[in-house]
Amino acid sequence: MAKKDKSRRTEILEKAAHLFHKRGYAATSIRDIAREMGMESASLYNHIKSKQEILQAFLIPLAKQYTKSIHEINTAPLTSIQKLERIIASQVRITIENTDGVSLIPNEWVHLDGDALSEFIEMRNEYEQVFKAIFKEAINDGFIRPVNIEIASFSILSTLRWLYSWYSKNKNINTLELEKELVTNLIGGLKT
Amino acid sequence: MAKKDKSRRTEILEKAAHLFHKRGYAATSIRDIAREMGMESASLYNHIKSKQEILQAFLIPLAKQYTKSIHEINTAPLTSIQKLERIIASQVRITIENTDGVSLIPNEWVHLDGDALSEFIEMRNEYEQVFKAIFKEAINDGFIRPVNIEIASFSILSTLRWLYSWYSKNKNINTLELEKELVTNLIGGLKT
DNA sequence: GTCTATAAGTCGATAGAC
DNA sequence: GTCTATCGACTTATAGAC
Repeated sequence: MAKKDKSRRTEILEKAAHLFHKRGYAATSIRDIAREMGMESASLYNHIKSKQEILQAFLIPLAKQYTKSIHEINTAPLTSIQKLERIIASQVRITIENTDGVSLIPNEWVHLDGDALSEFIEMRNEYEQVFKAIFKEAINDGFIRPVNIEIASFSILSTLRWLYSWYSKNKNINTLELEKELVTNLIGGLKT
Repeated sequence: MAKKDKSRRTEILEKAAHLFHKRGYAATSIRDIAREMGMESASLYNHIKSKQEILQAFLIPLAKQYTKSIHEINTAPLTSIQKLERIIASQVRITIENTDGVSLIPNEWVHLDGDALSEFIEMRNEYEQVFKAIFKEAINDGFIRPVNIEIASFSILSTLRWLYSWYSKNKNINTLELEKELVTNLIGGLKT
């Protein structure tokens, strides 16, 4: 019973994320999600609390996953340049595993309400701060040329942020090749 | 009279684009735009035809500007690598000149109606096609290493697509430095 | 757990007074 | 060119029958 409802809920969440991905959170109605499920909108509320809850169900766990991942990599016994490579690989994997969910990160977070909004922003800022710190370390260690840290970080994170969009249209690529190619393109050119 | 109305209309368009940038087209109401103008929503319709018209007033001219720019660069007497550098510089300039307008390109185009939607998609596809062709040329000419064209193009265009977001928070940067730094980061590492 | 019905509010856009 | 008033459609969410 609980098991069956859980998978039904998951089905709703997945269909909702897909619609949010295609048209955005604000332009997707509860009725749109219900139609996709083949039920009336009122029936959805037996599985979810609100439309807002769906958005939070994706963005908060994902933000935690990114934060946890970058901290694990940062505290591992790796060189700074190895850390950067691992971070890129990690982001590629999270994007491939949950493309629709990740698609909500760049823009739809603005529609989070209350505590979820501030929680998300805090985790996002922390992630970028750690990333930039590692990047700075890689410059100090002599792995990377002394480029503008703000611009270079933004540039790398932009590609990773947009990966969901590219991957949606190129799903048949080999994950390892994609990881390798991105590491080379994003970091290779910055090496000393 | 026509002159005064034109500047009033421009003011509305600019405020609308700014709101669309912050919250998205769907989540921004005509009443929100009116409030920003200090007038009632009904009064807006003396200056604009519809909410949709505002979106089109930004996206269609911008798409034309990008398309025109890449064609001018492509037909100029330049090497393929010089063309890529010029394209990056051109995108930086368009983004800085019209940050709110450019912010609508990555996601809000999905809310275009009818002919404007197909027009936009066609121009966008054309732009990417020309970009990739120049990129391929640069590989064939021996300027750039034989990387995966799809991934490398996507990576460069992602950074340029997200520039509006970064620039919104870092407006005090020197334009020329930004252009130079991005050319180095995005292309420097791909050179043979 | 799904349905019908509906509450209560917001949406884009128009009519018509001034 | 701005206002008040309003239309009709749509929004999220709930109540209660089955």
